[in-house]
Amino acid sequence: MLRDQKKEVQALQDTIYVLGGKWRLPIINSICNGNHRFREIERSIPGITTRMLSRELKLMEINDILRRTLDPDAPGQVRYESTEYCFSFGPVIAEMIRWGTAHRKRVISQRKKEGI
Amino acid sequence: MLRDQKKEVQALQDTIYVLGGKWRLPIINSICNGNHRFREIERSIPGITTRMLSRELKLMEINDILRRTLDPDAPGQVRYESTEYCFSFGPVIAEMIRWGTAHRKRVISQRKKEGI
DNA sequence: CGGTATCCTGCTGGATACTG
DNA sequence: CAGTATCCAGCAGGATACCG
Repeated sequence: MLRDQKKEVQALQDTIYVLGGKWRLPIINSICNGNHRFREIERSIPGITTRMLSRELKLMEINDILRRTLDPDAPGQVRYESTEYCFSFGPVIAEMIRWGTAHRKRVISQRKKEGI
Repeated sequence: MLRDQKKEVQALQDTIYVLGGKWRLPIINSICNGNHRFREIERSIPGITTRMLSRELKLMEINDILRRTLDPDAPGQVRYESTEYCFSFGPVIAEMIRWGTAHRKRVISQRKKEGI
């Protein structure tokens, strides 16, 4: 029993480590939602800078979470694509979106109660 | 469609914000797993310091994620308990544990392939 | 379009010691 | 047991400018 708990904590920490930071998950989500060009991804994520996007994309490419290719149809154009591995985050992301959505509703209705 | 995407990104970022940092999720997980005393929680999370635990507990209490009470059965003893709200993280945590576990297996089997 | 290069700030979190 | 207090480093991440 205690063994399992330690493993759970470690698994959690592993996930936090890999998905760590403000931008990783939003980037994955953006690409999985059909954004493939650099500027396109950038525009889809409010607040991100080119610097952070560039950096994170590079790291995630190294970690086999996504793939950078040159678009054969458009000369000199770059495409970012999710790998199969990337899709394994699907359920995690889905649950986080669900939670965030519910949370926002809760906060808003709380403000109403307090008359703000 | 594009509207939904923005909302998704925002929901994701909200969740990341609330669960942010290295320790929040492991702490929630620990308490939900039956640890209620300060030292108990501390021991269950490898690497955490008293300082970080203390700080995070305080913040999470403010945010209604957990509750601090004095144990009526044991004088001067403190109990940390999860609130109902805290349980809403359940699915998120479960998915993250699942992912982390699978990831670790993957990394290990990859190392074997590479003969490391 | 698809990025780099610099420069800089602040916060996260580690180490350690101490308290009632 | 249940924390506080201090001090400090590193790096995540912001702002801005520039490049082929």
